[in-house]
Amino acid sequence: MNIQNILSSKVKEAVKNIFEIDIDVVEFQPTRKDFEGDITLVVFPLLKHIKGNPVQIGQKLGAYLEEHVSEVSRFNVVSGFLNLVIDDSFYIDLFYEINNQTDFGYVTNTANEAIMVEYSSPNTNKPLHLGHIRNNLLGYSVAEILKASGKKVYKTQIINDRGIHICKSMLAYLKFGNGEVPSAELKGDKLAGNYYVAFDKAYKAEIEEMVANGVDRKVAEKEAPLLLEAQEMLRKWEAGDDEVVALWKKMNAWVYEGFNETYKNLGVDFDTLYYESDTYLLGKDVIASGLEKGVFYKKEDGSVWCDLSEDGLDEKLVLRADGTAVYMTQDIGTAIQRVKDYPDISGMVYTVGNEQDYHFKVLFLILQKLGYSWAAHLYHLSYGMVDLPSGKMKSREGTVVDADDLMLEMANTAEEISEELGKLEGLTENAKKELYKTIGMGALKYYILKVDPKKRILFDPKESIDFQGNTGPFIQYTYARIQSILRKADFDFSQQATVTTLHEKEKELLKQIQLFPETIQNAADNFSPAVIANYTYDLVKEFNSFYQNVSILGSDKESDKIFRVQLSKKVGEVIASSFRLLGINVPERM
RNA sequence: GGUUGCGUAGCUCAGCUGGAUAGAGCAUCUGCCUUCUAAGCAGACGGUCGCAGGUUCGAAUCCUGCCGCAAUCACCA
Repeated sequence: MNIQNILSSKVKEAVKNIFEIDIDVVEFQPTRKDFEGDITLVVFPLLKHIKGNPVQIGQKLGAYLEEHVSEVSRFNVVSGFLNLVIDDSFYIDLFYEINNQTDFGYVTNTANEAIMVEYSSPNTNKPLHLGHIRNNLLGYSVAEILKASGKKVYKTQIINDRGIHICKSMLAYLKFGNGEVPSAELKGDKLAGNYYVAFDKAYKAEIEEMVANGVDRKVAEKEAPLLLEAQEMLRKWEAGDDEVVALWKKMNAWVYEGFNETYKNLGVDFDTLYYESDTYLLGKDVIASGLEKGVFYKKEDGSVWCDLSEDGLDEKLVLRADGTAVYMTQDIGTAIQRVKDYPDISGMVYTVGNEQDYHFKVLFLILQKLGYSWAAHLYHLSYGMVDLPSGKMKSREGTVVDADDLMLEMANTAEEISEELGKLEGLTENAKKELYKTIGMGALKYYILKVDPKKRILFDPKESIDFQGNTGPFIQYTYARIQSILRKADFDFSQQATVTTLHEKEKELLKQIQLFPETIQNAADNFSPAVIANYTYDLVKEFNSFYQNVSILGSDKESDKIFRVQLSKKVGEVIASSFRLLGINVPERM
């Protein structure tokens, strides 16, 4: 039982008994550290209903609560704040209430409704980079958080496996590839990416040559032979040309193999996949029915538009005059297709960078206008770009932080630090390697996820990601310390301990643990892993303070010893639970 | 130019559904390993919460205007 709920009804009762007034909301906040108390009633809002001095009102309410609520042991009033001291026994009872819950804080799925979470959705012409890492970590984590909040979740991605950019890689491979195949040194996605860069280089050279020969630059950019050839290749692909399709299949297969390795190392997964080559023609039939409903209108040239000016936006093209689809058409069709495929979908989350804010605003509006019930529950999980000190990452120009490289570097840094500290005696080489990955990925993932998604991240490769302070490894370290205590606790601590009073640090820890369930809901409501990350950091800081200031295994009293081990174990479980929501593993030692 | 987002300590970030003297980490400086893992703990230093108005008992938080940064405003994806 939440202390706030108990107090809330008691305060209402007090106000009714003392002042003969009914109030419906009572405002609480945690008591600031500088004052004595655990929870604070803010008196000011009551002044609207009760006339008088806030201090006197606080005194009266405090006295009433002290007398009538067993959990309240003392109180004090500072200006308009009524600070209540909650009895230790409440927190002890609370602890034993949750101590045996296995997934404390998680809500088991009961609803029939599901949410589809889309993330990653890469192009297949280049490898994944740091920007994709942010996308993947966010999408995966939000999916896990939604699950823990009681939702059924489908994780998906739409793989952008067709289009002019793919043809550019293919064409460059045909021209310069000499039959190269992926190898242990060169993953398939890297191979494809190299030819994408090669295309761009050759294409630019052609432009320069044309310009040197007197061709206007704009014209040259549109008419360079390589570009025309790539466009021709795209036409052939759409016509189903055997050779082009065969090459396309071969190269994409290489890329998928490379992606899968990256995903595996990142620790993300998907329940279902969509391919743009299957969906790029979807949506046209919906345009027709939208025309009938009057959601869309046709211009003289035959193009179809949606007028969103009443919603503060512009007119948006949804079908070209020649009847071909645009990006928006596809996205409308794909959304509808997904609900056909998974009829229990009641909402969707799109993890896509903030450069597409406008696109999704329009997409969601159009789907609503088309009258789909699930359209009211669409969310664009928009996140800020990851920029380098030198500016934007550009695949074509090779100024990217490669995902595989970065993950490797993180593990290497973890190894260096670990060896310097030298605490890993007795571990096998394999176990050590696993551990370095766990720590390195913990640092990387936490570094990215602790930041509010909508803020842009400036990543400086020269300033390596921290392993101290508010970081993943700090939290992992605390978990490892707890496990060490549990290994050393060679006595039976399975039974309830007979403690009646708490150390101040124990009480603070219990207050923080109590917040976990509502933190998960909060994170789910806001689609924000950062909420989980910050909660976990607060919990861990509190635990370390406890650990350093209170003896656990060396407690004088047996009951204290048992309770403290149990409490430590529970903190470890909550750390593991919340890190699971962030997709971060926790080590037994480090 | 229109729209949207961001602007908090030297740096990286919390706090933003209005509440007490604005919190952490990094960096700098002091202490603490014969005691459960010092990737830690305890403390010091550091802020006109971009600027100016407004709303109210109370504003970093809400509203308006301005400044700065970013994205977007394609019959590209």
